Amino acid sequence: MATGRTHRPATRSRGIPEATVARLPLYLRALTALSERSVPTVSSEELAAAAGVNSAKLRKDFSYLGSYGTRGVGYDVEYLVYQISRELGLTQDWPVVIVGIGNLGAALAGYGGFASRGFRVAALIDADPAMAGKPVAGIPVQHSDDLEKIIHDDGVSIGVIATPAGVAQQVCDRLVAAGVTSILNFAPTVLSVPDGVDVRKVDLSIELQILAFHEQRKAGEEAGGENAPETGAETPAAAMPPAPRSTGSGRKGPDGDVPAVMPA
Amino acid sequence: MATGRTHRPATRSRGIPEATVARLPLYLRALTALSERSVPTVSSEELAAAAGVNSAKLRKDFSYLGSYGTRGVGYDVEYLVYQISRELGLTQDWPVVIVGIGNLGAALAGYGGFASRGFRVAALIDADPAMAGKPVAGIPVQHSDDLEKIIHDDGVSIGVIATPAGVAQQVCDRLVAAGVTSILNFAPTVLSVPDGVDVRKVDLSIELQILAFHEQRKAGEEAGGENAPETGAETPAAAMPPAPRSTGSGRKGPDGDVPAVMPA
DNA sequence: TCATGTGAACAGATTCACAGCG
DNA sequence: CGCTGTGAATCTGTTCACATGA
Repeated sequence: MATGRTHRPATRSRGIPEATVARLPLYLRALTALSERSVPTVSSEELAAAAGVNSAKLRKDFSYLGSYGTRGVGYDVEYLVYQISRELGLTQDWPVVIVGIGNLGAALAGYGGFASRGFRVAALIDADPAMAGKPVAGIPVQHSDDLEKIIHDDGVSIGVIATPAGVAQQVCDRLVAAGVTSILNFAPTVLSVPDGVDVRKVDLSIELQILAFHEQRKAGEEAGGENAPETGAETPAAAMPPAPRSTGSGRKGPDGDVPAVMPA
Repeated sequence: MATGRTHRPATRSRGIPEATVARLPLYLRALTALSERSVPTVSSEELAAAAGVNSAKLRKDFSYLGSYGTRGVGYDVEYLVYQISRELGLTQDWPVVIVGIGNLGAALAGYGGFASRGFRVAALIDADPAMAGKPVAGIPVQHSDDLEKIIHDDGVSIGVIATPAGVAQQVCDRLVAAGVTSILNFAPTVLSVPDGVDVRKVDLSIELQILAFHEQRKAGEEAGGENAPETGAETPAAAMPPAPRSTGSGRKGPDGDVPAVMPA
């Protein structure tokens, strides 16, 4: 944010909505599958089904890229694959470093989807000297002392952080200082970065908690018959902690079962 | 769906916006950290900074939960931790099964964030008989033949799919048939599920592609400013696919096999 | 006085529905 | 005619700014 984003209303301007960008990889995957089966064309309806979205949304998304379809027919699969790939910047090769080669880092290193489209694991980096030289997924791990040199030499602009949360910010700082401008963060921490650096995060724990929320709601609903329970049944839970009432003497602190704390 | 009401009328209904739900785990994490440091209260400003959002958004989010703050003071940390935990359903225990114990599945099994908050790995399941009985992260792997029994016996409602893409849909179908109603999918596939089942996906490849898009845009911007590729003919890189010409031989016939369209 | 809580303005994304073109 | 492409309507989410109440 806060970039010189004043006017950009031109014709086919570069202003593709973020939500659309996030779906392009989905379309690309579906198209690639069709391409492998030598399917020549698809309709928005078919492609949308394969990508798990509705067709109006898909057409709107494509309309931001340009008019790449043929009315009455559909989209040429190969052509669309190319256009989306180009739009996403996948016609070039992106060297990526993975920092933190624990269980997760190792799994990421071996992940097939990495190599598949334009991404190449340029280096695996870990702070543990004992790891240095050990090959993981066929790639030797390098010590983090060499992080800056590696990034510089290979022209790496995308970094993946798979370290413990406690060191993620400093790893991030070093990556950024060395020239990385896009970071994929697997550590359960909020990273702060300067303007111009993009961070995306992947957090298992957050995803599970979101699922739990909906799961809980389902459980609560099944008791009501069918109408939405509106203001109904609240605080079904057990040990109820005190409200922040300061009425009377100080501490309300009934610890009870405060959830476990987070890991490093 | 099925929620007929078009109007969300009165006071404080159970309708917490999805975007808010997705941020609650973030707040909870920040609050937990404060709690560990025995910080008694936080202002929306401070907490927002710790969670990486702006304070207006945070206050609005909290307002959907109720009025848990104290004007002129801020929020009681312990109290908020409890309220958010409860809202997310983390005051109860959620048994989770992980299906597909490859590199990724194993990494997930060992992930600390799992056990920390309300989630318990009830079982690790893999289709490979050679894996059966082998302990991973201290938990013995069970064969997928027993999937239904495990889910039923332990009352599992959340499943994690970490299998190859090719079998993800059938694993999903079995999970759902056995009673799972929330799925976290790490396989790079679109899963189709019946109504009432929630799916969230985590896809490394998609995240990287989104980063690549922005990365490319940065690169294009720093050179010459205006970069309008217009018609495809830009980077001569590699095979340039043909435009959707249907010249001669017309028939791209709608015959043959229908693409991967799956049934609703 | 101070920071929360919230109506109202704004911005962004999705859906509708149909014009337009092959 | 069928399907794309797109304005307009709608819905969802964010930001503003200030009344409210401890």
